[in-house]
Amino acid sequence: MLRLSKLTDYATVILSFMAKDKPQVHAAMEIAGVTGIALPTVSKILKLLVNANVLTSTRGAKGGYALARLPEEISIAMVISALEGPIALTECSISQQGCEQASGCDIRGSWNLINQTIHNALESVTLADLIRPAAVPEEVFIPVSSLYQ
Amino acid sequence: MLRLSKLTDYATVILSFMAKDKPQVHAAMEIAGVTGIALPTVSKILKLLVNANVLTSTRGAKGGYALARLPEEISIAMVISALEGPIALTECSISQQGCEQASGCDIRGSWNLINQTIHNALESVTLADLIRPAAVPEEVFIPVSSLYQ
DNA sequence: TTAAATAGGACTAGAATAGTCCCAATTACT
DNA sequence: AGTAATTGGGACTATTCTAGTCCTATTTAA
Repeated sequence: MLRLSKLTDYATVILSFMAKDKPQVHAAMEIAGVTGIALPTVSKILKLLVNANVLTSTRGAKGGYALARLPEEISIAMVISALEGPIALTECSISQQGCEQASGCDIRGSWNLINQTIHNALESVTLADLIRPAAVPEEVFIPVSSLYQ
Repeated sequence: MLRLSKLTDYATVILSFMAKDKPQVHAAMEIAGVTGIALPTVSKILKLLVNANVLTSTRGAKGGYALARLPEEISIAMVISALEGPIALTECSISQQGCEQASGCDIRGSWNLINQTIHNALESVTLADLIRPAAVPEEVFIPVSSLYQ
């Protein structure tokens, strides 16, 4: 289904809330209450986002989490890779140690192009875009095929 | 990891072989031999591709599988959805019956945009592109962010 | 009639995901 | 100093998904 994990989905909900809400620091419990996501799950996600430098954390009483940078500077690609590791559609795009398909597999270069395309698409959408009221355009223009000419 | 299933990966290898090779009809066993993928797995994939109208099949002795249309007319998006179902990154993009996130989830519209973007990217790459020797361009231009202005 | 194929589905084993829980470390407040 | 409120890091379990195999029925060429 070419899908993101549920955790990534949650992460966007959490980050959207944090980007929209004024106070800089939010405790995990607060976020759980607002979003309706179970606390242990929220904690897990927040920790992953800290490790990826999307969030900063403060420990101790009155501690919590805050965005590490402006919503405009947090891309969806960053969020996805924080939760799921590198963005790559196929195995062989990650580990370069040749696939077992002895013959016929010189399509790797093409996959790289597709990966690049999708990565760029995800890179170009930021958290700021997500919380903006969605004005869906009539047409989305992706001139990938033209690259082959 | 935002990854495709292994079966989809295999499917592209199989289809690439079929697109490159002259004879119109290939038996599953032949394809298994050439690609190095186990026969039962090849069969499974071929059946799925037939159901998605990417391939046509002929039963009986001397039967086999053939492309249902020209390589230029078979998009990667078709292949992916044949193997994995609809292309949609998030759950709520598929089933429209509102997610449980009571508050704060009006980012669905934005996800739809991202889905659309990626779908278009995958739609624009065809089987013909895959078998073409990959001339990877220096830059891939995706003007998604400009849509928000 | 037989052999070579696909059609369709059931089935199993393994891997990945989602989700929970525990305990250590840190910090604010009294 | 002590306590409560937090995050940090990991272990753990259950469930779901994926990969892969296999069986039987159907179709068709020779």
